[in-house]
Amino acid sequence: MDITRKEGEYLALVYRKQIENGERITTTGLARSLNVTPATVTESFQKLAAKDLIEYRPYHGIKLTKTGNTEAEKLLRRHRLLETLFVKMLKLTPKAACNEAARMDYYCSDELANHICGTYYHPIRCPCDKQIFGERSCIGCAQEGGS
Amino acid sequence: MDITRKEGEYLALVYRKQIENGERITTTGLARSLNVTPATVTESFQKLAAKDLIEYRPYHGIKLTKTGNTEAEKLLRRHRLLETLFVKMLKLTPKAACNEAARMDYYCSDELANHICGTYYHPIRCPCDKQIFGERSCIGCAQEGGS
DNA sequence: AAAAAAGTTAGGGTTAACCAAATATCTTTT
DNA sequence: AAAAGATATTTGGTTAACCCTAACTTTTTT
Repeated sequence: MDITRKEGEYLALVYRKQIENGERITTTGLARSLNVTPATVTESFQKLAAKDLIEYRPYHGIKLTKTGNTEAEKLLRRHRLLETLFVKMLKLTPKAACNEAARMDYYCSDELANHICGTYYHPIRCPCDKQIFGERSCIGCAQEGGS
Repeated sequence: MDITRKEGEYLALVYRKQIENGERITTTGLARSLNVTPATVTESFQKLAAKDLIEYRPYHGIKLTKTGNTEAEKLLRRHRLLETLFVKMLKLTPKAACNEAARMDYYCSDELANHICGTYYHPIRCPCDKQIFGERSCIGCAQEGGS
Protein backbone atom coordinates (compact mmCIF):
# COMPACT_ATOMS: atom_id res chain seq x y z
CA MET A 1 0.00 0.00 0.00
CA ASP A 2 1.44 3.35 -0.84
CA ILE A 3 1.44 6.75 0.66
CA THR A 4 -0.80 9.51 -0.62
CA ARG A 5 0.41 13.04 -0.93
CA LYS A 6 -1.36 14.24 2.19
CA GLU A 7 -0.13 11.26 4.15
CA GLY A 8 3.37 12.21 3.08
CA GLU A 9 2.78 15.71 4.36
CA TYR A 10 1.73 14.39 7.74
CA LEU A 11 4.71 12.10 7.91
CA ALA A 12 7.19 14.83 7.08
CA LEU A 13 5.59 17.29 9.44
CA VAL A 14 5.50 14.82 12.28
CA TYR A 15 9.12 13.94 11.66
CA ARG A 16 10.19 17.55 11.72
CA LYS A 17 8.27 18.39 14.84
CA GLN A 18 8.86 15.25 16.81
CA ILE A 19 12.29 14.07 15.76
CA GLU A 20 14.02 17.23 14.66
CA ASN A 21 12.47 19.77 17.01
CA GLY A 22 11.60 17.54 19.93
CA GLU A 23 8.10 18.97 20.05
CA ARG A 24 5.18 16.98 21.33
CA ILE A 25 2.67 16.04 18.66
CA THR A 26 -0.94 16.76 19.49
CA THR A 27 -4.00 16.28 17.35
CA THR A 28 -5.04 19.88 17.82
CA GLY A 29 -1.55 21.18 17.21
CA LEU A 30 -1.24 19.37 13.94
CA ALA A 31 -4.72 20.45 13.00
CA ARG A 32 -3.67 24.04 13.44
CA SER A 33 -0.48 23.57 11.44
CA LEU A 34 -2.39 22.05 8.58
CA ASN A 35 -5.47 24.19 8.77
CA VAL A 36 -7.90 21.36 9.22
CA THR A 37 -10.14 20.25 12.08
CA PRO A 38 -8.90 17.84 14.72
CA ALA A 39 -11.31 15.24 13.36
CA THR A 40 -9.41 15.26 10.10
CA VAL A 41 -6.13 14.73 11.87
CA THR A 42 -7.51 11.80 13.83
CA GLU A 43 -8.70 10.28 10.60
CA SER A 44 -5.25 10.67 9.10
CA PHE A 45 -3.66 9.04 12.12
CA GLN A 46 -5.90 6.07 11.60
CA LYS A 47 -4.93 5.76 7.98
CA LEU A 48 -1.26 6.18 8.72
CA ALA A 49 -1.52 3.58 11.45
CA ALA A 50 -3.35 1.19 9.13
CA LYS A 51 -0.40 1.46 6.78
CA ASP A 52 1.99 0.88 9.64
CA LEU A 53 3.64 4.25 9.32
CA ILE A 54 2.85 5.42 12.82
CA GLU A 55 2.04 3.79 16.10
CA TYR A 56 -1.21 5.25 17.27
CA ARG A 57 -2.67 4.93 20.74
CA PRO A 58 -5.99 6.80 20.74
CA TYR A 59 -5.96 9.67 23.21
CA HIS A 60 -2.28 9.11 23.82
CA GLY A 61 -0.47 10.35 20.78
CA ILE A 62 1.57 8.84 18.00
CA LYS A 63 5.07 7.73 17.19
CA LEU A 64 6.62 7.09 13.81
CA THR A 65 7.32 3.43 13.14
CA LYS A 66 10.57 2.38 11.54
CA THR A 67 8.87 2.42 8.14
CA GLY A 68 7.26 5.76 8.86
CA ASN A 69 10.60 7.16 9.86
CA THR A 70 12.25 5.93 6.71
CA GLU A 71 9.49 7.28 4.52
CA ALA A 72 9.59 10.66 6.21
CA GLU A 73 13.34 10.85 5.70
CA LYS A 74 12.99 9.91 2.05
CA LEU A 75 10.46 12.64 1.54
CA LEU A 76 12.50 15.22 3.41
CA ARG A 77 15.56 14.19 1.49
CA ARG A 78 13.82 14.80 -1.81
CA HIS A 79 12.43 18.07 -0.53
CA ARG A 80 15.76 19.35 0.65
CA LEU A 81 17.63 18.26 -2.44
CA LEU A 82 15.11 20.07 -4.61
CA GLU A 83 15.60 23.15 -2.46
CA THR A 84 19.33 22.83 -2.93
CA LEU A 85 18.95 22.65 -6.69
CA PHE A 86 16.58 25.58 -6.82
CA VAL A 87 18.79 27.80 -4.70
CA LYS A 88 22.17 26.85 -6.08
CA MET A 89 21.35 26.44 -9.71
CA LEU A 90 18.38 28.68 -10.21
CA LYS A 91 19.05 31.33 -7.58
CA LEU A 92 15.68 31.15 -5.91
CA THR A 93 15.47 32.48 -2.40
CA PRO A 94 15.40 29.73 0.22
CA LYS A 95 11.80 30.56 0.97
CA ALA A 96 10.70 30.39 -2.65
CA ALA A 97 12.71 27.21 -3.09
CA CYS A 98 10.93 25.69 -0.12
CA ASN A 99 7.54 26.53 -1.55
CA GLU A 100 8.36 25.05 -4.91
CA ALA A 101 9.86 21.97 -3.34
CA ALA A 102 6.81 21.52 -1.15
CA ARG A 103 4.63 21.24 -4.22
CA MET A 104 6.96 18.99 -6.14
CA ASP A 105 8.76 16.77 -3.64
CA TYR A 106 6.09 14.11 -3.51
CA TYR A 107 6.35 13.66 -7.27
CA CYS A 108 10.13 13.67 -7.44
CA SER A 109 11.65 10.24 -7.91
CA ASP A 110 14.54 8.96 -5.85
CA GLU A 111 16.51 8.73 -9.08
CA LEU A 112 16.14 12.43 -9.72
CA ALA A 113 17.01 13.16 -6.11
CA ASN A 114 20.13 11.03 -6.44
CA HIS A 115 21.19 12.96 -9.51
CA ILE A 116 20.85 16.22 -7.64
CA CYS A 117 22.70 14.70 -4.74
CA GLY A 118 25.59 13.62 -6.94
CA THR A 119 25.70 16.94 -8.75
CA TYR A 120 26.22 18.78 -5.49
CA TYR A 121 28.65 16.26 -4.02
CA HIS A 122 26.16 14.67 -1.66
CA PRO A 123 25.39 17.68 0.46
CA ILE A 124 24.54 17.16 4.09
CA ARG A 125 22.65 20.39 4.68
CA CYS A 126 19.96 22.10 2.64
CA PRO A 127 19.86 25.88 2.08
CA CYS A 128 18.04 26.35 5.39
CA ASP A 129 20.68 24.22 7.04
CA LYS A 130 18.53 21.21 7.77
CA GLN A 131 19.87 17.74 7.38
CA ILE A 132 19.83 15.86 4.10
CA PHE A 133 19.72 12.16 4.79
CA GLY A 134 21.89 9.58 3.11
CA GLU A 135 20.32 7.11 0.73
CA ARG A 136 21.50 3.61 0.02
CA SER A 137 20.63 3.86 -3.66
CA CYS A 138 22.69 7.00 -4.12
CA ILE A 139 26.20 6.12 -5.12
CA GLY A 140 28.65 8.16 -3.10
CA CYS A 141 26.14 9.06 -0.42
CA ALA A 142 27.02 8.96 3.28
CA GLN A 143 24.53 6.16 4.06
CA GLU A 144 23.89 6.77 7.71
CA GLY A 145 21.39 3.95 7.88
CA GLY A 146 18.45 5.85 9.43
CA SER A 147 17.17 5.61 13.02
CA MET B 1 -12.18 27.75 -12.37
CA ASP B 2 -8.92 25.97 -12.53
CA ILE B 3 -7.54 23.02 -14.34
CA THR B 4 -7.05 19.66 -12.68
CA ARG B 5 -4.04 17.55 -13.35
CA LYS B 6 -5.82 15.19 -15.70
CA GLU B 7 -7.41 18.05 -17.54
CA GLY B 8 -3.93 19.45 -18.02
CA GLU B 9 -2.82 16.12 -19.44
CA TYR B 10 -5.66 16.15 -21.94
CA LEU B 11 -4.90 19.69 -22.95
CA ALA B 12 -1.21 19.03 -23.49
CA LEU B 13 -1.86 15.81 -25.36
CA VAL B 14 -4.47 17.40 -27.59
CA TYR B 15 -2.14 20.27 -28.30
CA ARG B 16 0.71 17.99 -29.24
CA LYS B 17 -1.40 15.79 -31.48
CA GLN B 18 -3.55 18.42 -33.07
CA ILE B 19 -1.36 21.48 -33.29
CA GLU B 20 2.13 20.08 -33.37
CA ASN B 21 1.58 16.84 -35.26
CA GLY B 22 -1.45 17.76 -37.30
CA GLU B 23 -3.21 14.57 -36.23
CA ARG B 24 -6.95 14.34 -36.02
CA ILE B 25 -8.25 13.97 -32.49
CA THR B 26 -10.75 11.20 -31.96
CA THR B 27 -12.41 10.08 -28.78
CA THR B 28 -11.26 6.52 -29.27
CA GLY B 29 -7.76 7.54 -30.21
CA LEU B 30 -7.33 9.62 -27.09
CA ALA B 31 -8.88 6.85 -25.05
CA ARG B 32 -6.20 4.48 -26.31
CA SER B 33 -3.40 6.97 -25.64
CA LEU B 34 -4.57 7.49 -22.11
CA ASN B 35 -5.64 3.95 -21.38
CA VAL B 36 -9.20 4.77 -20.48
CA THR B 37 -12.55 4.01 -22.08
CA PRO B 38 -14.06 6.32 -24.70
CA ALA B 39 -16.76 7.21 -22.20
CA THR B 40 -14.15 8.69 -19.94
CA VAL B 41 -12.76 10.80 -22.75
CA THR B 42 -16.19 12.11 -23.60
CA GLU B 43 -16.66 13.07 -19.99
CA SER B 44 -13.38 14.92 -20.01
CA PHE B 45 -14.33 16.77 -23.15
CA GLN B 46 -17.48 17.94 -21.44
CA LYS B 47 -15.55 19.20 -18.49
CA LEU B 48 -12.94 20.90 -20.61
CA ALA B 49 -15.70 22.50 -22.66
CA ALA B 50 -17.49 23.66 -19.52
CA LYS B 51 -14.29 25.43 -18.55
CA ASP B 52 -14.03 26.92 -22.00
CA LEU B 53 -10.77 25.20 -22.78
CA ILE B 54 -12.01 23.35 -25.83
CA GLU B 55 -14.80 23.79 -28.30
CA TYR B 56 -16.76 20.59 -28.31
CA ARG B 57 -19.31 19.56 -30.90
CA PRO B 58 -20.64 16.16 -29.90
CA TYR B 59 -19.93 13.52 -32.54
CA HIS B 60 -17.81 16.03 -34.41
CA GLY B 61 -14.63 16.44 -32.47
CA ILE B 62 -12.96 19.19 -30.52
CA LYS B 63 -10.75 22.20 -30.98
CA LEU B 64 -8.72 24.06 -28.40
CA THR B 65 -10.07 27.49 -27.57
CA LYS B 66 -7.75 30.44 -27.23
CA THR B 67 -7.63 29.86 -23.48
CA GLY B 68 -7.11 26.14 -23.96
CA ASN B 69 -4.30 26.83 -26.34
CA THR B 70 -2.61 29.19 -23.93
CA GLU B 71 -2.96 26.78 -21.05
CA ALA B 72 -1.57 23.90 -23.08
CA GLU B 73 1.41 25.99 -24.09
CA LYS B 74 2.02 27.02 -20.50
CA LEU B 75 2.00 23.42 -19.42
CA LEU B 76 4.23 22.28 -22.24
CA ARG B 77 6.57 25.14 -21.54
CA ARG B 78 6.97 24.07 -17.94
CA HIS B 79 7.38 20.47 -19.00
CA ARG B 80 10.04 21.25 -21.53
CA LEU B 81 11.95 23.61 -19.32
CA LEU B 82 12.05 20.98 -16.60
CA GLU B 83 13.35 18.51 -19.16
CA THR B 84 16.01 21.00 -20.12
CA LEU B 85 17.10 21.41 -16.53
CA PHE B 86 17.20 17.71 -15.88
CA VAL B 87 19.21 16.93 -18.96
CA LYS B 88 21.62 19.86 -18.90
CA MET B 89 22.22 20.19 -15.22
CA LEU B 90 21.60 16.71 -13.91
CA LYS B 91 22.59 14.63 -16.93
CA LEU B 92 19.41 12.62 -17.09
CA THR B 93 18.67 10.95 -20.39
CA PRO B 94 15.99 12.77 -22.39
CA LYS B 95 13.60 9.92 -21.78
CA ALA B 96 14.15 9.87 -18.03
CA ALA B 97 13.90 13.64 -17.98
CA CYS B 98 10.58 13.44 -19.81
CA ASN B 99 9.21 10.98 -17.29
CA GLU B 100 10.26 13.10 -14.34
CA ALA B 101 8.91 16.22 -15.97
CA ALA B 102 5.62 14.52 -16.72
CA ARG B 103 5.09 13.87 -13.04
CA MET B 104 6.19 17.30 -11.90
CA ASP B 105 5.20 19.78 -14.59
CA TYR B 106 1.69 20.35 -13.31
CA TYR B 107 3.08 21.36 -9.92
CA CYS B 108 5.88 23.56 -11.22
CA SER B 109 5.13 27.27 -10.93
CA ASP B 110 5.66 29.70 -13.75
CA GLU B 111 8.17 31.47 -11.56
CA LEU B 112 10.34 28.38 -11.31
CA ALA B 113 9.97 27.82 -15.04
CA ASN B 114 11.08 31.39 -15.66
CA HIS B 115 14.15 30.87 -13.54
CA ILE B 116 15.10 27.80 -15.54
CA CYS B 117 14.40 29.72 -18.71
CA GLY B 118 16.69 32.56 -17.67
CA THR B 119 19.41 30.21 -16.51
CA TYR B 120 19.59 28.60 -19.93
CA TYR B 121 19.28 31.85 -21.86
CA HIS B 122 15.65 31.35 -22.84
CA PRO B 123 16.03 28.21 -24.89
CA ILE B 124 13.70 27.67 -27.80
CA ARG B 125 14.00 23.90 -28.03
CA CYS B 126 13.88 21.21 -25.36
CA PRO B 127 16.23 18.21 -25.30
CA CYS B 128 13.92 16.34 -27.67
CA ASP B 129 13.91 19.37 -29.91
CA LYS B 130 10.34 20.41 -29.34
CA GLN B 131 9.42 24.04 -29.06
CA ILE B 132 9.58 25.95 -25.80
CA PHE B 133 7.07 28.76 -25.89
CA GLY B 134 7.77 32.30 -24.86
CA GLU B 135 6.15 33.70 -21.76
CA ARG B 136 5.22 37.29 -21.10
CA SER B 137 6.18 37.06 -17.44
CA CYS B 138 9.66 35.80 -18.23
CA ILE B 139 12.04 38.68 -18.55
CA GLY B 140 14.18 38.21 -21.62
CA CYS B 141 11.87 35.70 -23.23
CA ALA B 142 10.99 35.84 -26.92
CA GLN B 143 7.32 36.60 -26.24
CA GLU B 144 5.70 35.27 -29.37
CA GLY B 145 2.26 36.05 -28.07
CA GLY B 146 0.70 32.62 -28.61
CA SER B 147 -1.82 31.73 -31.32
C1' DA C 1 -30.15 1.28 -46.35
C1' DA C 2 -28.02 -1.96 -43.36
C1' DA C 3 -24.16 -3.10 -40.75
C1' DA C 4 -20.20 -1.61 -38.47
C1' DA C 5 -17.70 1.69 -36.10
C1' DA C 6 -17.39 5.56 -33.32
C1' DG C 7 -19.22 8.49 -29.85
C1' DT C 8 -22.41 9.62 -26.07
C1' DT C 9 -25.53 9.09 -22.11
C1' DA C 10 -27.22 7.09 -18.00
C1' DG C 11 -26.31 5.28 -13.92
C1' DG C 12 -22.89 3.72 -11.00
C1' DG C 13 -18.45 2.99 -8.22
C1' DT C 14 -14.13 4.23 -5.68
C1' DT C 15 -10.95 6.97 -3.15
C1' DA C 16 -9.10 10.95 -0.94
C1' DA C 17 -10.01 14.81 1.87
C1' DC C 18 -12.71 17.39 4.40
C1' DC C 19 -16.31 18.93 8.06
C1' DA C 20 -19.92 19.53 12.12
C1' DA C 21 -21.96 17.63 15.98
C1' DA C 22 -22.15 14.25 19.38
C1' DT C 23 -19.51 11.53 22.40
C1' DA C 24 -15.58 9.91 25.01
C1' DT C 25 -11.39 10.52 27.52
C1' DC C 26 -7.95 12.93 29.73
C1' DT C 27 -6.47 16.75 33.00
C1' DT C 28 -7.13 20.38 35.90
C1' DT C 29 -8.92 22.86 39.40
C1' DT C 30 -11.39 23.57 43.14
C1' DA D 1 -12.61 13.19 44.10
C1' DA D 2 -16.00 15.53 41.33
C1' DA D 3 -17.01 18.97 38.18
C1' DA D 4 -15.32 21.81 34.52
C1' DG D 5 -12.51 22.46 30.81
C1' DA D 6 -9.64 20.93 27.27
C1' DT D 7 -8.49 17.46 23.98
C1' DA D 8 -9.44 13.67 21.10
C1' DT D 9 -12.46 10.51 18.65
C1' DT D 10 -16.61 8.76 16.39
C1' DT D 11 -20.52 9.19 13.54
C1' DG D 12 -22.51 10.39 9.67
C1' DG D 13 -22.20 13.03 6.27
C1' DT D 14 -20.25 16.11 1.68
C1' DT D 15 -17.56 17.13 -2.43
C1' DA D 16 -14.46 16.44 -6.23
C1' DA D 17 -11.79 13.79 -9.37
C1' DC D 18 -11.57 9.79 -11.96
C1' DC D 19 -13.12 5.79 -13.85
C1' DC D 20 -16.38 2.04 -15.62
C1' DT D 21 -20.27 -0.89 -18.09
C1' DA D 22 -24.27 -1.18 -20.78
C1' DA D 23 -27.54 0.92 -23.55
C1' DC D 24 -28.28 4.12 -27.02
C1' DT D 25 -27.31 7.52 -30.87
C1' DT D 26 -24.88 9.20 -34.70
C1' DT D 27 -21.76 8.78 -38.43
C1' DT D 28 -19.40 6.10 -41.75
C1' DT D 29 -18.71 2.38 -44.64
C1' DT D 30 -20.01 -1.13 -47.57
